[in-house]
Amino acid sequence: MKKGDQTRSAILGSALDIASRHGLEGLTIGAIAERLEMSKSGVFAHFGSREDLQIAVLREYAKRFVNDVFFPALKEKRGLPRLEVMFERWMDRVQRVDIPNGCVFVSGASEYDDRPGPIRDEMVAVIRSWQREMLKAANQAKSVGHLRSDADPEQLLFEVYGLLLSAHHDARLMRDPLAVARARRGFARLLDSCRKHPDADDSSDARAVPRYATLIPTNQSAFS
Amino acid sequence: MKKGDQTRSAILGSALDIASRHGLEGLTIGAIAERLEMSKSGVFAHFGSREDLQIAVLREYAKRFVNDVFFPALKEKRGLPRLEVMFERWMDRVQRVDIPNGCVFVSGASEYDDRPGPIRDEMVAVIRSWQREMLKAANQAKSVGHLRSDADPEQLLFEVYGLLLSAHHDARLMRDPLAVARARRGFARLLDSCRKHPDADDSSDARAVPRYATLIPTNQSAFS
DNA sequence: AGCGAAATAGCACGATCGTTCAGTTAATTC
DNA sequence: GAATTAACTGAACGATCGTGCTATTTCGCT
Repeated sequence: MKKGDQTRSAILGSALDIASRHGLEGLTIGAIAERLEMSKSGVFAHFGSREDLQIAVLREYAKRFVNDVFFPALKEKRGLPRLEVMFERWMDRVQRVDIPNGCVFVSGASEYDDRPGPIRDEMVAVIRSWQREMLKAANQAKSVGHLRSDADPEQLLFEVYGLLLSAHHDARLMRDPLAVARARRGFARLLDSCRKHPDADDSSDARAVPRYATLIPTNQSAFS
Repeated sequence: MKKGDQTRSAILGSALDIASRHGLEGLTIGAIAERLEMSKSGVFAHFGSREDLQIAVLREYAKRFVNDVFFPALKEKRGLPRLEVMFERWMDRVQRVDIPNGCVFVSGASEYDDRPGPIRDEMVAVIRSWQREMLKAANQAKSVGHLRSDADPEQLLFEVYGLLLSAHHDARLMRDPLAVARARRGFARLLDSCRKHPDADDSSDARAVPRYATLIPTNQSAFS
């Protein structure tokens, strides 16, 4: 590997760190230079502009996110197991509060929701991309027969993402140690509400009887 | 009202507008001055520092939030009706995408989750305050008999907040017009999952049969 | 080893930030 | 209406931002 490439990836590494703490908008060329003990212009030269740097960081973050959350889930068999692993890997990232790294997707959502431009476009595209991935998994769970035929995968993902966001909020801002457990509980309840049970006839009675994880007194994680 | 007081509230008004668009951290004294056509130092003089201004803005935002979301709900009778109105008033705020005003609590959550200091403390305190208010409403819904005796109000609020965050995300960043409808659907399903039904015996069978809003093919709001 | 290219440093620029302070205008009080 | 106080202006400061330009160092290849 050429020298330029390895400093470039070192820059990306530091930039990812900073962006996780202060958001993409809080990412600064000077801060990267200081951390890497090199000049601002030295850092700058590797990307044509700050915006290009931010987009590169966003892409790199997305790449690692997919590698970390989605790829491992592909080893699981199609359907609910895969979906559950995805969620669980995701929660693992939220749980690491000690090393303060907020999710770039979460901070970026409020940084760019009113700020049009290339970064916002890239952010939307990147989020869409792994949302499609999750949607595919949810649809598989349906076609494989793990979920009822009348389940709505998009609605499911909407609510799952809500659990993630709420956990992120409570764990990181409110420092609530129960946040992750609550998200897991909600996830379990959510799945149960659209799971097809072997003893229930799916087609004849759409209002069959599932079990509520909410009602099971859990003081422990659903995936302990 | 003295002259100073009315410019002060004019400053707060502009500041609220800006903070809604660019977050509390994106709030700038120069921007306020420009919008009000007065000098930076003139704006500055009304608050001892930028930080004090930010805190004042946060308090004012919280005040309006409570007036807008919680106070009207107190006219409803205790229990689920009150909780439902709270949620509905809240969703109304999310829905107004045309005038770009993101929620300060949402943007602030990722701005300050890794940034200790007075603003973060105030933000946590303010959020705690209306969370307590909602928790009270949920507890009333339980004691009044609208919710099952084994329902977990804190878990309920955690998931409701998730729906709000997800709606905020999808409506504002992703520009998904279905976002609010999805949140309403999730809310209805959530309530149904812990609602006490008149025909079901609450104590004898914790796994009684509720109805799932998820399964009702809604192309319309649950509170149309 | 030496040469060309790539990588990095150093410096300066205009802008904008929060903040200070002396001076001026405006509002309030008597 | 004059005196007093409150409100506001304007200029300046030091910091930091992204960026452009020109040296200088370092790498990679023959």
